Amino acid sequence: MLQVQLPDGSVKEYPDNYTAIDVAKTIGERLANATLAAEVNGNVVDAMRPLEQVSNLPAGTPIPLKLITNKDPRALGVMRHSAAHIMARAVMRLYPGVGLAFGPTTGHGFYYDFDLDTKISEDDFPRIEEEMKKIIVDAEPFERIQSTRDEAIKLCGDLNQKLKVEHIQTGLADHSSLSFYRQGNFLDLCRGPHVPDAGRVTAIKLISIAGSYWKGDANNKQLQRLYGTAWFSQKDLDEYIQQVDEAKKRDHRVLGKQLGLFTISQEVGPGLVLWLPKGATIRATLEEFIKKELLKLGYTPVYSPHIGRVEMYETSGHFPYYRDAQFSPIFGHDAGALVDFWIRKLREHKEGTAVFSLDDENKLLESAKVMGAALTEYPKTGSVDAKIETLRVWEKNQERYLLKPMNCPHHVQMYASQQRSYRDLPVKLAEFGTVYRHEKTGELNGLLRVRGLTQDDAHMFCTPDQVEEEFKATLNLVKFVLGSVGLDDYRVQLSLRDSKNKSKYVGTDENWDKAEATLRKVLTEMGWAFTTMEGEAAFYGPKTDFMVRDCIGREWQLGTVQLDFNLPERFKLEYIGADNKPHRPVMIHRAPFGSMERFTGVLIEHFAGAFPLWLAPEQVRVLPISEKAYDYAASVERRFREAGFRVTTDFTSNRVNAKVRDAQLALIPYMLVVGEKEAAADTVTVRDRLEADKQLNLSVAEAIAKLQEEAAARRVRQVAKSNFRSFDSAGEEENEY
RNA sequence: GCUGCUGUAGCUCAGUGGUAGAGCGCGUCCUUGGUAAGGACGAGGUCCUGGGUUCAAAUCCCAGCAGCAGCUCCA
Repeated sequence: MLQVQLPDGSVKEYPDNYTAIDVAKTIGERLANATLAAEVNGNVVDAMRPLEQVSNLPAGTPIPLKLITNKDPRALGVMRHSAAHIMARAVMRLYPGVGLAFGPTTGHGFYYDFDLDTKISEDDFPRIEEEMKKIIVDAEPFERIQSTRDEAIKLCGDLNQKLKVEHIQTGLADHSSLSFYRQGNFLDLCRGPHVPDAGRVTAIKLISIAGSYWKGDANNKQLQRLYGTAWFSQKDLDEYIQQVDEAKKRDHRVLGKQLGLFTISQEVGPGLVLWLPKGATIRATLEEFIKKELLKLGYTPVYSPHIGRVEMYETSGHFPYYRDAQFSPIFGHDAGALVDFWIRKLREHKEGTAVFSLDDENKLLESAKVMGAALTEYPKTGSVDAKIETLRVWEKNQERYLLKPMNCPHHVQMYASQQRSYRDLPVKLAEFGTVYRHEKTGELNGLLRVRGLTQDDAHMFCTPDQVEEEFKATLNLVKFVLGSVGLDDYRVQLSLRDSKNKSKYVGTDENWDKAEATLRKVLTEMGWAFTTMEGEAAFYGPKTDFMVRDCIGREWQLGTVQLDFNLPERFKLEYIGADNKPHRPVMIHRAPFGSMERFTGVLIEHFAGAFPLWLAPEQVRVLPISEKAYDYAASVERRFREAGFRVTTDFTSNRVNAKVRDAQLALIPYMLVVGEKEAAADTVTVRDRLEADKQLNLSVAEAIAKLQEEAAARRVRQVAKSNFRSFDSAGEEENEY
């Protein structure tokens, strides 16, 4: 007999081969029908497998069991995973030769990656959905099959599933036993769990098709990823679709256009933001705000140019590490680009990654001559190294500039411009530094991913003793800055080096270990919740990143605080210590907003365009009732402007109803309605955008005082909550198998 | 960069192998009104760019550019 402990604590006995469903049946048929999975000893498992098998407890121990019905959010994940199998089965029925890759669930649904020559398009969705519905109607059970590695490889090989075979041999190399799930004649390598049968999957919809790479590596084969979503009822599904539509309305690109905040012109170039007056006002207000905070914290403002010599970025490492993502260097000599290309070819030739023939070499020599670079020293018969060296010498005598991709090297030069004593440290150099990066076309996204961006950047040069304290103070600054705009749904991430691929980073293991340990210590001491991500560090050091989500749930990095032992080393920075000897400072790179572009973009979505009074580009609009009140309206506008407000007056010939509507839709925090009554008493009727029914008749002076108080306090009275945003990645599965 | 989709008026979008459409916005006039749209008239378009097919292309095909979604990347 089997002993089972139910959630109420009671222990009951059942026959040995009983499943969770069987147990449910003893309680009631309806419960059994609603049971989709089971929680056994804390793990979510199949409800249709014998409890003995799914519990890893010693025989004779009572098995703790909780039935998971469709009321339990975890059931949604299990069901979506089953839906992914059903979709894969449907696709295999419709298309011959489908290779299966991964098919996990996501926070909003599921996807499956297919290796398939025929291109699936959205027009095919109805067919696939039809096929899925047939499978659901047939309601065949999901059945788990356990196998050894060798059996699994043979089974996948027999099914001609090459990717699965490869995955078992590589990614699952340490699994001695593997599980499959069979659903009718469809068999897939899968760790489960699944719902008892296909009929339990109720409301499904295919969402989109897109490319993906096998195992997430762009060098690998490109697959077709089919996204879908599944819910327990058509009503839930409809609600979800509606939420997505709602969420899209607050997209910063949509609102940015609607509210006239910014524009991106093809003529100027993709990813290059044109801040229109209203957007620029928001940005300027944010900049002013943080400038004041920085002064309080002992930062000093600096300015640096938009370009710098390539050699400097070679020293820092930015140029070699990110060349692909940078705008091409600016060469002072016509032959500069040619010699640059030449050196790269020679290097590739040396590494054996490209062929560089004698003929090519002669052509380049000729071309260089035509361009005015004689290169008489070029050792045509010399070694590759000698050739590279000769070209490098020539290159270094020319001017080569880089559009700056980062501010750090400039600030480093400022630090190095004078001798520093330990008494001077920390030195905190702050600048709204505009940098340029040639992001790949597919990555650009409104204000969130651009090619020209302004960081609210600063670099702190500390003694090793100061690092922890300064790091903590900076983290608190970021928290304060985010809090002042009501942003509280962010995630703190400790971004570490990829321990398996250290070639992506500069510096010694010792420095890295020290830096990573410091960050971990600081975060732990502060008592903040944080997640750790390997491989997310900057090439020069680990960092603490503040991650937020956009209107459709994508995560973006905003603020960042980074610890760096390496650039001071590479630039040989020093300060004179109390021992009268030179020491190496430590750098902290930090940007609380991250970039003004991305921060503003996130902020637009955060407020759904309805900015609090202190940030609103148009804070107040005066609405004269009729022409008779025009003169008075003008005087009210003038007095508000003189009091420091961004104010306009609606002099259109519309009726006041229309003026109110326009102002309301323009998301202006306060309207001041003025007519003959107000003019006679020198008052205004204040209409609050958020509380239109609570209107106040105040004297102009009172109204100014009231609004000044609200703006000065930087009060955030409303943050546009999004249902959609509450979805998180908690329901997502790893691509384990 | 890769895969797929999209590109028509200032905006949102309909549309057809045969002379270009709506709503909103904009302009003018009438209306001078008390809290989410007063009325009339009017202007406005290289239908993304370049090729091709065709008697005829904004429509079909190809290439490019740009945007969107996903992947990859992100100092």
